[in-house]
Amino acid sequence: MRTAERLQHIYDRMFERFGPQHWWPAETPFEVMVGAVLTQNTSWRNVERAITNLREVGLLSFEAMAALPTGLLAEYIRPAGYYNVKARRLGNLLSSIKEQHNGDLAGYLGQPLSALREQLLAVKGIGPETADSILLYAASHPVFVVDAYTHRILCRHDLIDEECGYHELQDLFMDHLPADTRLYNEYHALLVRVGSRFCKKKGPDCEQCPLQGV
DNA sequence: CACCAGGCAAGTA
DNA sequence: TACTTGCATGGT
Repeated sequence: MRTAERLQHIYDRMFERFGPQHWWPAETPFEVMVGAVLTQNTSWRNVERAITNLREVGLLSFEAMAALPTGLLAEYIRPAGYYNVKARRLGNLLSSIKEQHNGDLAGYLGQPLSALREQLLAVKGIGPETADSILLYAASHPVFVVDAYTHRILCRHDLIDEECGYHELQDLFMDHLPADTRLYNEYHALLVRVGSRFCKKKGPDCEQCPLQGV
């Protein structure tokens, strides 16, 4: 079967089983950006605790968070793990928005895709997945987000090999699927849902995985 | 107890 | 350039 058909088939099987995932789980684009940094190598459950802390003290806005010392921010996001690193990374992102667009978040996110991606990747602490998550889920650009589950699932179904890099894997999707923000949104969310349940590092319990035999 | 989670940058040779 | 290590909480 051709690659395009297989990728579409995988999507269909996941969607039949689980339906729309309603990603990104956030109220505002700013909250998406914060969550994207906090969830780096971290379970979403722990990120939720950190987000809740921030919401309770009214820090889920660019202006409020930008006015906060890094050390104090670190305390609020503690449950998300790597809290010192992540507080610095969030600070770097906020600084970039200040410098590039004078604190105009809508203007920052409203840039053309390539310019925004370049600026995000220039921030220390924002790599390809975090940048693409923000591009897709905060700025609604048709960019496919690749993560560890994407890599693992496609490996186990022999669509790629182990040493396949981020962009190579991203291009596999983007070269064979229409450039559709809604599709990419749902596809990535479903891969995370299925991966976290049926494609873990160790005990792959492929028994009830919707991708049996794709 | 060991292992994992919606990564990334810095250090080492 | 190609590997390795640090970062850290909370669930299974």
